[in-house]
This record gives sequence, structure tokens and C-alpha cells, in this order.
Amino acid sequence: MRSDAHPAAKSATGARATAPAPRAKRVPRAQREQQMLDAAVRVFSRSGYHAASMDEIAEECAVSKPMLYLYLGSKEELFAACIRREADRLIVAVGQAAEPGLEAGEQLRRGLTAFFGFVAEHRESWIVLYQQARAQGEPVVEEVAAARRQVTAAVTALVRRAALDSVPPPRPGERPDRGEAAAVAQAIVGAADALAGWVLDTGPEPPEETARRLMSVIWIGLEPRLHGARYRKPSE
Amino acid sequence: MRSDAHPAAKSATGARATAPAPRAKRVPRAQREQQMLDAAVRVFSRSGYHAASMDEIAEECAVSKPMLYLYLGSKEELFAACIRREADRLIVAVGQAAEPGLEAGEQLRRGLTAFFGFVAEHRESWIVLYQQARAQGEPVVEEVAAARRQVTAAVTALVRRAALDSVPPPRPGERPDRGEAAAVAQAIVGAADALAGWVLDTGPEPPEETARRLMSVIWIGLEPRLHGARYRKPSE
Amino acid sequence: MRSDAHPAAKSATGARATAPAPRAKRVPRAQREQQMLDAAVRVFSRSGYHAASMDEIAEECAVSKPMLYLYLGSKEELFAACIRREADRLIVAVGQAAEPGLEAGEQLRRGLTAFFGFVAEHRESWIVLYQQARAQGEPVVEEVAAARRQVTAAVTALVRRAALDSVPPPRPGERPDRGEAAAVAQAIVGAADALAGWVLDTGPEPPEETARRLMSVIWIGLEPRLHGARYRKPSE
Amino acid sequence: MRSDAHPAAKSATGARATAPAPRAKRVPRAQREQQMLDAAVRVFSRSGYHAASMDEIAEECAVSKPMLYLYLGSKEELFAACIRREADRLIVAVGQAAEPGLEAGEQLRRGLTAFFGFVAEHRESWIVLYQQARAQGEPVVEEVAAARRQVTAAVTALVRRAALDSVPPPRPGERPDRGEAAAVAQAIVGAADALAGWVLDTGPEPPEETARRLMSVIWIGLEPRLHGARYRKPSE
DNA sequence: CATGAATGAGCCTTCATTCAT
DNA sequence: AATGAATGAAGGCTCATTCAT
Repeated sequence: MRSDAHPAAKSATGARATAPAPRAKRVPRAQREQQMLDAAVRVFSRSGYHAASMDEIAEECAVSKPMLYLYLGSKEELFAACIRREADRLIVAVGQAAEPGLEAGEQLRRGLTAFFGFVAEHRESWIVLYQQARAQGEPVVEEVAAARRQVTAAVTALVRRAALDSVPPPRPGERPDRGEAAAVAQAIVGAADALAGWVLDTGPEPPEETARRLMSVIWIGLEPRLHGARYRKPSE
Repeated sequence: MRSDAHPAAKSATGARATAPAPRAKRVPRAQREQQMLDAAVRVFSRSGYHAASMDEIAEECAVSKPMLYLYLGSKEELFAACIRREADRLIVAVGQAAEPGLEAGEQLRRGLTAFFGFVAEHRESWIVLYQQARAQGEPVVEEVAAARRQVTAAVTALVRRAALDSVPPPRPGERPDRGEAAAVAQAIVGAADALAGWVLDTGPEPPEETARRLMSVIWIGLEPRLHGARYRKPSE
Repeated sequence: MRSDAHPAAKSATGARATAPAPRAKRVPRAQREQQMLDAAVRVFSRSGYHAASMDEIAEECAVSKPMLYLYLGSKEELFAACIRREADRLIVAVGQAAEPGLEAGEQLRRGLTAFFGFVAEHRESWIVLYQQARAQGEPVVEEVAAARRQVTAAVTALVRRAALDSVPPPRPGERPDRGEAAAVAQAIVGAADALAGWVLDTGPEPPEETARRLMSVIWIGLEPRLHGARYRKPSE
Repeated sequence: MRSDAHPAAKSATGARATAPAPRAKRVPRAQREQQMLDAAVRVFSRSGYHAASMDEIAEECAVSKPMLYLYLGSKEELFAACIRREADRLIVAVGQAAEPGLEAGEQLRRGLTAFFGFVAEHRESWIVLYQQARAQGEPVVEEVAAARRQVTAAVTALVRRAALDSVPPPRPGERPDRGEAAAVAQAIVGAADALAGWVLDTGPEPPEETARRLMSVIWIGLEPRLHGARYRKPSE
């Protein structure tokens, strides 16, 4: 019988009589690790955490599974490493956009623009971060929640700076994340998320345009409050 | 062949000393199906789609696995049935809140209040819908995306009605879901989502309060536009 | 949610407000049993013993599974009952064809004709008997082997009568089924089997024609045909 | 997530008191595949396709199930691989027996002898091929049918060569497998099958003897034997 | 006579993980 | 640095069979 019935061994390189088939060139560890993370992000974004298999990832980066385990430890650690790397990249990208001296509104706009730009360019990273990571069990979710908190905290600071007296500081004894500013920041980040997904679904547009769309909603709403505008039910 | 193939619980009819396995009582199909869906929602929200096992779900509703399969077909179909039922419930709850005659802003506020109320009351349903369902493969994602579209479309209509001239109607030939109103609706729904999660994380508050928080951001932002306000970069 | 998601209940009869939906008319036991056997033969011939499910069979004869078990006992017994009934029919059909007074060759020819006629008319019965039954475990195989032995014994008798001295009687002390006559009978039955399957595969032809084909081989032999010998019914 | 997900044999490295599970030694793939096929043929011939379990087969070749699946794909593919290998062996064995130059009758006799020899030596292979394989669903049946066709075609050619004018060539427009030669070949193969089974059942005898028995029937015919004709090898 | 509801048991399959080379 | 060979454990699904009505 033909013994290649089930080609588990993908002898990518052709028949090489003399040399022992150097399937993967010797590559220094740091670089290999990045290749592995690249492959993992690709696969995780494509299939989701659970549906992705280590075999698939190993094949995607043309490395044997023992190497994966040697360098990254376990599937869960691998996923966490992906999350961390991509979250860091996102935070750096957004952080670089903000120039400290600027007016708060402009700073927010630039941050949003950077965010939408990042999502457009790193589609897979964002999918892993925002679609897949949320459905996980505790350890991984905490990782991504931490990244999200970092972003949200920055926005919260902006909001508070922008809207001074209109958004009251947390009352003494109140959990800091329960104040109005925190809520506003949550809403802004959530809206940005949704718009990022929307752009991915409906086709690309310049990040500035998406940022403008969002600013139109949230900023024009915030500024009048500086002048004392408040929302009330009609009955009040 | 072995004639003792199925030597099931023969002693079950014997002395009833310590309640020898409480065989599920006869329950009509329609009712059992609901129990199964209840249990499934609970388990899926707790563990996520992949990590949840049919054994776990069967145990949760005190029924054997074959019944699950007989009534609901497969794990994926079961999940889809959960999604459908919960999405329908959510849509009904939000839909009932809107009284057609009302001013658009008030209608939006009521809808949001109903939404936050639903999430507070059906915590698990919402977790399944918004955390777990997004990370799935095509068939399930489409189901939940359809529900989300339904909600978003309602909001889009409201937005368009509310903000008449400030939000231009889609230009002829433009895909309807690419217009500014659609973007605004996406942002609102995303913000509501995020706030719902935030409330779940940080502890309960009256739905009216959460709705007010969100209206403060998005509505006070929309109204000034009726008077011609527009967002511009400072440089413009 | 629609509770008919998985229509296990096939309410064959339409909505019947008053009467309690008489899904299966009261039918006396003997008749029901025949219907069940009919259905079982159909399903077994279609799917094979193992692949066939009791659900399938129950549905095929529009009866609930408990009835099947009440009347026929178990899957294995049901299969055995099928085998027995069909084998009996076959033996009767072939037996009726032989008129005792005739010359052995003619008797063989008539038996073969009857056999090919039976297979053509009871396609499914034959498939169950000769394709499915052989692959079973002990108890069932014995049933069909017994039937086959019955047929083979008759042929052996014919052969011995026909070929008196040419086929020596079993030597004393020799197992009776080891003699030349037994071997010849086995060959004939095997050849008939194969031809029956061949006709089923390649399309029908008159049973007399198939019988003639076989008689040409076993009665005349191949070598004499080289010299012009032909098989003809005695009347020709 | 539980980090003890795979707490496999940790104590395996400990004291080796009583041979703590003989982990299968490293064996190259090609060899392992053959071992697996050997085991599978044994098990399939013993229990039949459906009744055989992959656990049983894995145990029979002292390998874990995952290896079975890695190398052979699935139960069905494994069965098909068995069929293919054994059929090839049979065809080779029979093919080698025929020396082209010989007279047709002698060639047939040698082929039959080889066939009965093969069956005697590879009892299990033959059981799988001829008892089990016929009761399967389409994909597998086609595999074995193809092998059978190959054998039958060879016999058909012999028959046609042997019996020149006595067996008319297919009439124009007639499907080639419907001619008399094809029918004769079917009968011969069927008879050989039956005799092989008979020998297996009743106890061994030299393959030459069984071949002689069959040649007596098909080559000489029954009627001529009434008048004293006997089959002899040409050399006798 | 007749059936909807229910289940224990087992099978095929796959996955994360590791050892020996 | 790198990998082919190997496995324990578990998960989804189905089946023959039986109560309770």
C-alpha cells in the first residue's frame, strides 16, 4: 500500500539525498518567537481560541510543536502572549498620537484617529483582542481587561480634564470607577469599538473620517455641558 | 451477541433506601425544551461556547444527553436556539418600551432604560449574547448579528427622525448602512453595550440612571446640531 | 421560540380536534408482525444490519418502537425473523419447482430457474440473505447458514442422483459434507449466487436465460463446448 | 483555566516496579502502518466492520488510538486501506500463477490453485474481503467491487480465449459485461468463492485438490462425467 | 392496542502535551 | 536548535432498550 496515505509529514522540501532536510533554518530565539506570535494571532483571529489547534499554529509558522511549547509554554500562555503583545502595540500607537499640550478635545480626536488607524492596519490583532478574548475564561480575560482598563483610564482622564465641573469628581468613599467620568469613558470606548467593527464590516474609510463621525456624537454633546446644559426627562 | 447488552437499572425498582437516582419525571416536550434552553444559557454564559460541554448542560437541567440531542439537535443548534430565544426576548422588551407617538429623544431614552433593565434582570442572557456569541464561527455569529442588526436598525430610524437635517439621508447609490445615521446608531449601540457591561462589573444601579448617563453623552450632543452646530478640528 | 424546532413527533394525520389522532389503526397482531418484517427487510437491505436503526424501522412501518419490541423482541431477533421468513420463502419457491419424477438435469434447471425468478422478484429479501447476513456475528450467521445448508443439501442430493458413479459416495468414516458431491453442490450454489448478483447489477433478464447460462457451465462443461456442445432443455 | 489540564503520567519516571505500562517503542511510520493494518484485518475479520471498535484495533496493535487516526485517518479509511492491501495481495498472488504461454484450461487451473492457496494462508484477509466487505455502504463496497472486477475480468479473458467460438463475443451494441463470457466468469468466481468458504469451514485440504474439484465441474461438466470423463492436469 | 418520554453505554474523533532522538 | 512518534483524556453524538401513560 502506499504509505503516504495520510500525509502527516509535510516534507515541504523536496527529496534531498545528502542533507538531512533542513526543514526550518536555524533562527535565533527572539525572532522565532515573533514568528510564532504572528502565526498565532493569524490563526486565533481566524478560528477563535478554542477552535484553533496547536497543530494549526505550528503549521502556520512552519515549526514543530515541541518548539512552540519550548518557547511559549502552553496554549493558554501563547494566547496571553498574543494578547499582551497586541494590546501593547495598540496602547503605544494610541499613546503616541496624543500630544500633551493640546486641548482635550483635539487630543481625544487624535487618539480616536490613531485607534481607527490601528484597527484598519492590524485587523487580525484587533479581532483577537475584541472578539475572541472576551469569550474566554478568567485568566485570559483578565489580561485583556487590564489592557482595556489602561485605555479607558486614559480616556477617563481626558474626559475629566475636558469637562471640569460638568462631570463631578468621584465623591469621597465612592469607588473611583463608578463616577460619571468613568461612565462617559466607557461609553466612548464602547462606541469606538463598535465603530471599528462597523468599518471592518462595511469597508474601509479614512480613520480621520471615522473619528469625525464619533466626535460628532460625543463631543458636540460634551461641550454644551460646559455651559450648564443638562439632560432631563421631559416630565422634569 | 451478548444478550446482556443493556442491563440498565434493574435494582431501581427495589427498596428505595436513598433515592437511587432521581429519574427525570415525565414532562411534556415544550416545557422540557424551555428547561433545556434555560440550563444551556446558564452554562454557556458561565463557560463560553467551546468550554461548555453537553454533559454539563445535561446535568444542569437534570436530563440525559440523548434528550438534549433529540429535542435540540446538536450543540451548535442548541446554542443557536439560545441566541434566538434571548435575542427575541431582548427585542420584545426594548420594543415594548417605545411608544410611537413620543418625541424621538424620549423614545430613545425609554428604549435604553428598557435595555439596561433587561440586562440587569437577564444577566446571563446578555452575557451569552454579547460576550460569547461574537467569538463563534459563521453560523452562530450570523444569528446574533441579525438580532443586533434589528436593534441597530430601530436606533438608526430614531436617529434619523430625531436629527432631521443634521444627519443627511443616504445619498442616492450609497449603501444605506454606510450613512452617518448608521454610524451614529452603531456608536450608540456600542456605547450602550459597554455601559451594560460596566454596570454588571461595578455593581447595580437603576436602569434609569444608566440611561441618563448615556443620554447625557449622546443626546445633548445631538440636539445642538439641530441648531447648526458642527464639530471641526481647531485648525479648520 | 418555535417548539417544533426538531420534529421528533411526526404527526402524520392532520389536526384532528375531536378524536385523539389514531396514528395507527388497530391491526391484529399477526398482520402487524408481517408489516414489521416487511419494513425491516426493506431497511436492512438498504442499510445493512448494524447501520439500520430501530428508529428507522419503526418509522418505516409507522409503528412506535415499543410495539416493535413487544412483538419481535430485540433487534437481533427481528433480524433473525427476517432471515427465517425470507429463507423459508426462497426454499418453498425453489422446492415447488422440482417435480420428483424428472431427470436430474432438468430438475436442476428448474430449480435454478425458480431461484433466479425469486431473486428478481424479491430483490430485497435476497440482498438481506446473501449480502448482509454473512457479515454478522454468530447467532445470526447460524440462522442463514442453516437455510443455506438446506438448499445445498437438496442440490447435493440431485448431484449424487445425477452423477451416480461419476461422483463417488462418501467413503465410510468420511464426514458427509466433505465428499465430492458436497463440493460440487457448493460450487453450484456459489455460482448461482454470483449470477444472481450479476443480474441484479447489470439489469434484468428472463430467469430461464440465466439458468441456461449456468447449466451451460456446470452441466456441459467448458471443454466440450469447444467442440460444439450446447445446453438445451430436454424438450428442445 | 485549570493548569492541571494534562497531568499525565507524572509518576512514570519514578521507580519502575512492575513495568508501568509498556509505552510503544519508537517505530518508523511505514512499519507502524503495516502493523496497524495487520491488526485491523485481524479484528475486522473477527467482528465485522461495525462491531469492531477502534479501541479494539488500537489495543490489538498495542498503539494508542490517536496514532491510528494520525496514520490512517478514520475507521472507514482504515477499512478501505485493509481492503486495498489485501485485494492487491490476492491479485498479485493469482496473477503470478498464470504463465502466459500455457493452454487456457491449465492457466485457469493454476489461477484457481493459487487462489485457494491464498485463502488458506490468509484466512483473515479473505474473510474481510468476501464476508465483511460486501455488507458495507457505498464507499467501501466500491473498493472491493473494483478488486473483484479486476479478478473477474482476468477470468473473462481466459474464458473467451479458451472457448473461442463456443462463447460468442458480445454482439455489437451490447454492454460488454452482459455477454456470455462475462456470465461464465461470474459463475466461476462465485463457485470458487463458495468452495473457499467450504474449505475454511470443513477443514483444510491441498489447494490443488480444491482446484481439481472445481475444474471437474466447470471444465468437464457434469453430464460428460456420467460417461466416465475425468479432469486431469495436462501432465497426467 | 399503542406511544411519548427517557436513559446507560459506548463509539468515533480530536486535542494539548511530552518523550526520545 | 529541532522534530517525528506517541498518548491520556475528554467531547459530541447515536443507539438499543424500557417506563409510565
